[in-house]
Amino acid sequence: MLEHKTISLAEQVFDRLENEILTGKYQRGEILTEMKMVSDLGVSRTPIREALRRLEQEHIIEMTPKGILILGVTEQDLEDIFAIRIRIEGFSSYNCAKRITDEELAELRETLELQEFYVTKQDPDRIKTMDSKFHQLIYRFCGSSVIYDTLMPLHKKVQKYRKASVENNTRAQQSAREHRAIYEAIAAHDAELAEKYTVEHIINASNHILKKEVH
Amino acid sequence: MLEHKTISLAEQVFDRLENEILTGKYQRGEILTEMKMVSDLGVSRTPIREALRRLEQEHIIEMTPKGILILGVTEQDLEDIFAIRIRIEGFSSYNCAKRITDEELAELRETLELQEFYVTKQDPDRIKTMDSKFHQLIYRFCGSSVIYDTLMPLHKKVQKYRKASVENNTRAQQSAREHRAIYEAIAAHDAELAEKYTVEHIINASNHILKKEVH
DNA sequence: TAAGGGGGTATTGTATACAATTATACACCA
DNA sequence: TGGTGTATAATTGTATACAATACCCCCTTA
Repeated sequence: MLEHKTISLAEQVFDRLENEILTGKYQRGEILTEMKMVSDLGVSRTPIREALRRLEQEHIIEMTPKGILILGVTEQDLEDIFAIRIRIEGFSSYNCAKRITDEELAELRETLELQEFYVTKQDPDRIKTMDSKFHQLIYRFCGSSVIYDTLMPLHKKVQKYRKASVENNTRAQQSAREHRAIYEAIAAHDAELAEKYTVEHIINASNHILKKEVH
Repeated sequence: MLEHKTISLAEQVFDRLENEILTGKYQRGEILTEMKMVSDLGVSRTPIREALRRLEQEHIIEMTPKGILILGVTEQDLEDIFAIRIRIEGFSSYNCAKRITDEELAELRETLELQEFYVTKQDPDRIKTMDSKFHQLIYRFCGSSVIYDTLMPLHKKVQKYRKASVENNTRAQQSAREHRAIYEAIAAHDAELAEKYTVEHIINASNHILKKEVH
C-alpha cells in the first residue's frame, strides 16, 4: 500500500515562502512580520514559525526583534554556489550512472524530452521547470541523501537567476544538448563520462549566468 | 557596542538535541516523543518543535505520527560526506588564506596551539574539541556563508566517528601536524598551498576514519 | 479460523493566549 | 542644543489548549 503522507501546513508554508523568496518576490533588506504572514496565508503563527526557522537555517531570512529580515541570494552567493557545484555535481552524476534503475531512467528521459519539446516551443517557464527537474532527479537517483541535501539547497538558490538564462534561446538549446549528453552517459551507465559531461555543463551554466562568457 | 544576542530556547534545544543525536546518545530507529522531551528539557512543545523541524531538515530525525524517529548518521553517509569534503574543503581553505585578517589568524593559531598542547597531554575530548574548532574557524573565516552552510553540516555529522580517531595517539599527532601545515600556509596567505594541504588532510582523515588505511 | 471493521488511545498538528524583549519616540535635564 | 533616560507600542518568544490523525487491539462475522 502506498502511504499517502499528508502534507502539514508547516511544510506547505515553508515551500511557498521559500519559493517566493528565491524567485525574488521580496527585496533583500525588506522586513516582514509574522502577523502579516498570518493574514496573507490564512494560517496561524505556529506552522509559520516552524517554516521560518527552516528558512533561517538556510540563511535566506533572519528572524530579528523587528521582524523577518529578507536576505535572499546575493551575486556573491551565486559565485560561491557555482564554485561548489562545479566541484561536486559531477560526483552526483557519477553515482547516479552507477546505480540508476530502468524505471528511474525512464522518468529522467521523459523530463529531458519535455525540456527538448519546450525548447522548440520557446516556452521559457516550462523549460526552466524541466531543466531544474532534470538536475533534481539526478540528485535523487544518485542514491545518497547526503549528496541530495548538499546539492539541493545550492540548486534551489540559483532559481531567480536561471530564468534569464533560459530566455536566451541559444543557451536554452545548448543546455538541452548538454542534458542529452549527460542522459546518454547515465543511460549507458558510463559513470566517468556522466561526470565529465556534468562538470562541463555546470561550468557552461556558471559562465552564462555569471556573465563571464568569453566573447 | 557589542550586541549581546540572547539565545532563544528554540536555539538551545536545537543545539542540545543535535549534539545528543550526532554523538550517538540515541540509536538509529529509536522513537522519542515530544512530551518526553518536554519533561526531559523542561521546555514547552513550541520551541522543541521549532528545533525538531530543523533537525528534520538535516535528515537526522524524522517526525512521524508515531513520534520522533532517530536517523542519525550511517556509515554510508560518512563515505559520502568525505567524498564531498575532499572535493570542496580545500576551496574553503583557499578562500580563507586569501582574506583572513590578523585578528582571525590569531584565533586560529590559538586553537591550533591548544590542540597541540592537548595532544601532548593525551586528552582525547579536548583534542577533539580543538580539532573540530580549527575546521569550523576556517569555514567562518573563508568569507562565504554558502561555503559555511555547505561544509558545517557535513563536518558536524562526523562527530561521533571522530572521537575514536583522536584516541589513536599516532593519528592525533599526525592530525595536529597537518593542521599546523594548513595554518602556516593560511598565515602566509598562500592559497594554493593551503588548499593542497587541506585536501591531503581530509584524505588522510577519511582513510583513517573509514578504516581504509593501506597497511 | 481468518479477514475486515470499529472504537479507543497515543501521538503529532494547529490555534490562541500570554510573557518578554527590543526599538522608538518623547520628554526632561545639563 | 545635545544627550540621556523612560515609557510605550510593536514585535518576537513561549506556553497551553484544542483538533485531527494514524495506529493498534479487539470484536464481529463469514
